[in-house]
Amino acid sequence: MPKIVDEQTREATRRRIIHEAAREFARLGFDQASINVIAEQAGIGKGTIYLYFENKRELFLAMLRFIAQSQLTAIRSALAQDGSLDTRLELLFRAFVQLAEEESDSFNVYMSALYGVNRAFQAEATRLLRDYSAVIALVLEEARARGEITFQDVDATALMILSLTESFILSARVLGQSKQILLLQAKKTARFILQGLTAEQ
Amino acid sequence: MPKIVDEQTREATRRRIIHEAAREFARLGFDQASINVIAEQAGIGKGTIYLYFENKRELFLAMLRFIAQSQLTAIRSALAQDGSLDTRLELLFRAFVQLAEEESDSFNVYMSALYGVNRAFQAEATRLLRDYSAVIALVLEEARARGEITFQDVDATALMILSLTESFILSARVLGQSKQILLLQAKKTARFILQGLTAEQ
Amino acid sequence: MPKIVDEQTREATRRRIIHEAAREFARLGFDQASINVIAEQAGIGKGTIYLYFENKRELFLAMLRFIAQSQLTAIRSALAQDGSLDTRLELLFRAFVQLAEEESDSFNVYMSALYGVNRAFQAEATRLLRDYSAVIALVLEEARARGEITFQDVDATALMILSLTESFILSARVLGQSKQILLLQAKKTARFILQGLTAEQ
Amino acid sequence: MPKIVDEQTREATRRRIIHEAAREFARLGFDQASINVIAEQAGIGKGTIYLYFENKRELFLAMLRFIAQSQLTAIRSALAQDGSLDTRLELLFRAFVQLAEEESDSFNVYMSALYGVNRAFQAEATRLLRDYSAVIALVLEEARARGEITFQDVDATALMILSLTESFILSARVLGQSKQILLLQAKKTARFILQGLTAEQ
DNA sequence: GATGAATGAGGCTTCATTCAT
DNA sequence: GATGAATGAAGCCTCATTCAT
Repeated sequence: MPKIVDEQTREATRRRIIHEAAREFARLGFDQASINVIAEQAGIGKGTIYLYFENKRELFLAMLRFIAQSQLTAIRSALAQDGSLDTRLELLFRAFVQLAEEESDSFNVYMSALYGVNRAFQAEATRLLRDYSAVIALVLEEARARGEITFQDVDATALMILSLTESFILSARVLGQSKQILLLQAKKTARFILQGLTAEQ
Repeated sequence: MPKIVDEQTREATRRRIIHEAAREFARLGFDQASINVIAEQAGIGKGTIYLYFENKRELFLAMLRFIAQSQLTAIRSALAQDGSLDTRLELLFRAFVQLAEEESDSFNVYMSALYGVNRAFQAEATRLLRDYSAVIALVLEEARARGEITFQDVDATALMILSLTESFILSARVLGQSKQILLLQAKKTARFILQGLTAEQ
Repeated sequence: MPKIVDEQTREATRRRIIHEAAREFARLGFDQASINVIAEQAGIGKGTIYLYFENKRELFLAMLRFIAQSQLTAIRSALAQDGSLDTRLELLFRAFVQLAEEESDSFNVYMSALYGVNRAFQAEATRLLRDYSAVIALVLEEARARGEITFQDVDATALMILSLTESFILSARVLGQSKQILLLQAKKTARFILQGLTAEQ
Repeated sequence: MPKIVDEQTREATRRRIIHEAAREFARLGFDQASINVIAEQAGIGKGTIYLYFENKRELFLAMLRFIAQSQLTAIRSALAQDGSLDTRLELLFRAFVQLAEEESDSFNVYMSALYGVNRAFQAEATRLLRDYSAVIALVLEEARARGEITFQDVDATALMILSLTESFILSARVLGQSKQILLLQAKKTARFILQGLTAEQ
């Protein structure tokens, strides 16, 4: 029964492919990225990729989902501890800065799928975006329950916070700001958002 | 003066190519877009494009610059009239909503170049982003001169405002909100930003 | 208007491709034959073939139809002159021997499409087979009108004659008989068929 | 005697592979047929096939030989009993109709190898064809010994009879005739061939 | 200047075959 | 012996680019 041999090995290879795929897709985009190169980087044969993923598109989507899961986990754990909305928004911001820095490939490729023109992946990216948004919505609901804040549409507000947070980081990148500088702005940013939300009422 | 007539014809053809390129690139992205289709839509021969642009990449960049110029013009004219910073931020927001709606192809393709993964285009898009940012910086400087507001880094602040404005529109799209709904939020958004800025100090 | 330039050149190229395709398909069969090699043999670029034929399959079918037309023409002209059924069957046989010899690639590939297992082409080959059969049916009808022969189902009889004629030639090939020997058997074969038909009544 | 048991098991597996190979090759032809599918259908691992056959080509040839043996056996037993040449030709025809119906996979794949385009298999198929032919030659010799018929080249005549018989069946297939209809024509066909042979003298 | 037929590099994908377990 | 995961050669096809007309 050689099949059962390596459930772990299989999963490890899958991870390695996804990891290299993220690098390559982040570097070149979906179309320019080469399955061949991904295989080489992952240290496996060209054909082996097709034992793990149906085709290039499915590999990309699997990678996208993997990225989203891993980022979601990071975000959830950042928001796990209790605290005021202000504090938690700051933690959220820090978590994103961390992701953008440490998993910059993943961050890039995800942003690209979301804001890029390739409609094929926008649908999936949007679906994942809502997962992110849901985590923030939860935090908002708790803050509302505690009377910290009021708002009309929790989903819309959550999405806006997410969008703003990403927006901060993206523009910081354009400015060439380092992670350190960005982290220093965490508190200010949280307050910015909070103030903004209050102003909306 | 047949030279001028030819010059005009040439410029007209150039515009037509760029216009169709924007449509095609917005629809399919850089790689999936086809030179062939662009030529057909522009009503010219495939080879003719290469009399106007060195290659696909240069066509894309030329298109990007054209879009940026045209959007800049729209933004400048929106901010032309005097007024409080609050009012002008509202106008800025309205101008972007307008662009995103009426020139959605251009807006898409520009966002994609900016947040997309293709570094080659990111560099150029970033350069253009700074042009946008400069317009906003000017407005900010005027407001500071009038004592309406204070801030440390005018460029960073301008970039942030730009980034936030785009961010609002992008997230509205994800939510599927119409232009009408977005325009209704113009005033609130302006106040959001202004409050946020104040909080930052 | 460079498009109109060469309607003839285009047709010539098309012919050359089909000719080389027949050689290659006859040599290796549909799957083993390489578009690349066909292009090389035809002295054109790999991609050029796709300007003339949608894909490999369509090239094969076009070739099949071309072969059928050309063979049909040969057969029709062989049966053009009047004469007794006996004479005309002999002429038919000679025409097939000629085809099998001079256009052996075409003959091979057609037989292969007809009797091979590749269902994809059997349908088309069968359709063409009926065209052949129709020519023979015409000859039979004329013979019947002249009272030379009687039979029940003209189509079935025609098909049988065709099938037998091909069968003779195929088995002669297996025996390694030359064209000369085969031609010597023309008269005997015609009589064989005629006797056989009579026996059927 | 565990050796014999193993030998039997081995032979049984070999048979099963050949059987499924025939199904698959008959369905899709040599190139389109998949070793993978054959292994699955045979209920063994993909690699196991290579313990029984050197490669795909050898499997095909082995299958061809197996089919030929099994068809030869059927034909021999059909011609086993004494009788007039007329009767025996009828029996031969019936045997072939039976084979074409009951072992249509085998029949198809054999015809395809014989008339198909792949020279590699044609050589082997021709060799087998001569085995068939030899059985018929034996019948002819007996008939000649009894003074029923005369002919010059017994091998050529035998091959022709075989070829014609197959030809009848193949054209009946094209016409879409059922086995029943074909069997009804057995007597007529035998007479057709006999008459034809007589005419040849 | 304009054209589009021709080109061929490049890429995804398949699948017979190998070999470590 | 049996297995099937891994391999990589091979092939179809696309499409940006060239260039003769």
